[in-house]
Amino acid sequence: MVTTKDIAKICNVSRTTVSRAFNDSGRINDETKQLILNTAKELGYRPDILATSLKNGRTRSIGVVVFDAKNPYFAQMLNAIETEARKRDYFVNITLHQKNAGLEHELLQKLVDYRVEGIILSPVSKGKEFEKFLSGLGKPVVLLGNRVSGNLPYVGIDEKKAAKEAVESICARGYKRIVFVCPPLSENSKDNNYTHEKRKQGYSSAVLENGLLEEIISSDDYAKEAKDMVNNSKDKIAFFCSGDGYALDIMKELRLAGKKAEKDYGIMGFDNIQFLDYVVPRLSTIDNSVEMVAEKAVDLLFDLMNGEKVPNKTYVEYKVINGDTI
Amino acid sequence: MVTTKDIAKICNVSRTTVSRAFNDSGRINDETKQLILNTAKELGYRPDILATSLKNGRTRSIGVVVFDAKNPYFAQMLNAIETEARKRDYFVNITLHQKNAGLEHELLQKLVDYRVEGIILSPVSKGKEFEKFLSGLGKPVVLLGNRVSGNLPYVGIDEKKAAKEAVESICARGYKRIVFVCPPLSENSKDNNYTHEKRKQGYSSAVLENGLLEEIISSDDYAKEAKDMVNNSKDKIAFFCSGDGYALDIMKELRLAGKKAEKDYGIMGFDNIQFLDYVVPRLSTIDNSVEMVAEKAVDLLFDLMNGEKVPNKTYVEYKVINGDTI
DNA sequence: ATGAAAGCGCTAACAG
DNA sequence: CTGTTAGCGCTTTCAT
Repeated sequence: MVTTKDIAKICNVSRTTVSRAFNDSGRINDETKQLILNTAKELGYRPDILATSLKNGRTRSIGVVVFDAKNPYFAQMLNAIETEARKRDYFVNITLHQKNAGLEHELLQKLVDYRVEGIILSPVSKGKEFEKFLSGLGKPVVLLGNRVSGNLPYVGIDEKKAAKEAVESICARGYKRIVFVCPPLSENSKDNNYTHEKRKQGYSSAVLENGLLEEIISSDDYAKEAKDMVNNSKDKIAFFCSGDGYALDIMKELRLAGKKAEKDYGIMGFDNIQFLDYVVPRLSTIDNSVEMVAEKAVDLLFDLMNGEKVPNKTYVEYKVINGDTI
Repeated sequence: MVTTKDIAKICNVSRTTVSRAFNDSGRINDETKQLILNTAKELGYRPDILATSLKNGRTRSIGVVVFDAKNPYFAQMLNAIETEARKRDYFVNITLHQKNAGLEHELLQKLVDYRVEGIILSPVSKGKEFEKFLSGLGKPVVLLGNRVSGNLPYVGIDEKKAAKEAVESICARGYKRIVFVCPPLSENSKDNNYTHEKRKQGYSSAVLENGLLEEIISSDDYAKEAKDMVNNSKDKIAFFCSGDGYALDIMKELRLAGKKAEKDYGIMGFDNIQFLDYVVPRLSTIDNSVEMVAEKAVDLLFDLMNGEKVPNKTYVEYKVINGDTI
């Protein structure tokens, strides 16, 4: 391995001077600088990042903790985060907590051990204690998806407003029964379900204002339940799903039962995952532009890393997409 | 930050002894060890990974370089790799080369700079020179998807055999025209298309043996081309696609044109991405179990990192999946 | 069983 | 403009 020492010897200078040639700090003769740079290149010198980091505390890497990468929503997110970080010449340490609070805790701790300079987190935990833990990490943290508290910067869309708007657009089509599908809300756990709760609030607010009944499916067997509902209802039902995946599952179940979206029932998703491009009929949904969220999150994280203040809540735009299923 | 120095002072021992308490090396009095461990815990001591790594060269991290994470195939792969690495208490540095050979080169170099202990790579480059570059990195490397040369360990399925088997199963259904759809092969670039070339070989071999004509669509406008073919053919056509995404695109186009899979044309994909679970009708495809590939790749990488020999080529099982589209 | 000293590769303070 | 010295936090001989 080529070190500054080798270069120093060859160029007949001290290691300090070599160091100076690479960092712009300190005045240095242009000729010696060129000499050093050239010989470094010849020798194929690569600075030792570990040593540098140990010295100055900067690793040029950020950490990411999300649910999992199979979920297309998070896959897109990881893609965008990596791309953005790359632009800044930063590396990304990606870890997956698999919805496991203990693992989440451990991973965050580990990322700090690895001296990432900042963390992007889509949390599964919540509450005061977790907030304290996050603050205690001593690293900039930006939250995605679920909020933890009003104090920690969060990037997302205005879930409640979006949901409300979506449900209103369903009402406008004359549906008399609008069912909210949201399995995560069934789990009697301590998970952080901020996102889904907000969506539910938006849904509730809209149905109530329109004089409709609140109907919620939160069972894991939502597809079958939805089918039964359709089969037993006189009125045409619209399903408003707290995620495109749920909508796709229901559509599949109902298609197999000979029911056609839009004709026999209405359905709307949430998130607008890329896969929808492949699906016919076009699923109505809400574009929760994950790329924009990720970009913004990286932006904010770097602002924080640079010691700047950022707002606690940053909303990016969403868009109700009128497909062919409502 | 709590260091060994602090603990040493409190326990009235030297830093060496503290070090010994954590590593099993060296004999140490059990009482002092317990004392040290306890005070360390109390103080919330966390070893400095950077310093440790600088000293002993091990970072407990591996690097991954793949095309992108939006592609569900790679997303699943990343998920599996992270999960496997986690089991071994290793971190994963994920980077995306976006099919850009220059970026691929740079990323590999960078990962080495970061002292990852091994690399999993789905290459876009190929050829002797690239092989030399990879060997020159001085790190264990395991290749996924595309091979680079016979010398570097590779994990995948027997693409050619799988493709041949699939095409034969299509023949068995009586199709007289079987069209291979493979846009990557059109690109007149220097990309590494090992996978797709192997699939084509399998296809060619099967159609020739069955006395059929070789027909290949490699245009980027494959969906439209496929539609035109169906509209103008007397015989029922089967499309054998070198990737599920292509198949889904074609199915969408044809559905919009009022054509039904299996009734008006046959179609088969490749890879069996998770998303297919949502799609009706069930797409026939080949299960290229990405989880198994990823698991095996991590296995082999760790073997290499432990100085063991591994085979240059490791095939995992695949399975032709008979859906409802052939 | 424990400690002193050296060093991983780099940079920053202080001199000159 | 350049060199000397010291130190980041840890481990590893080599003594004792």
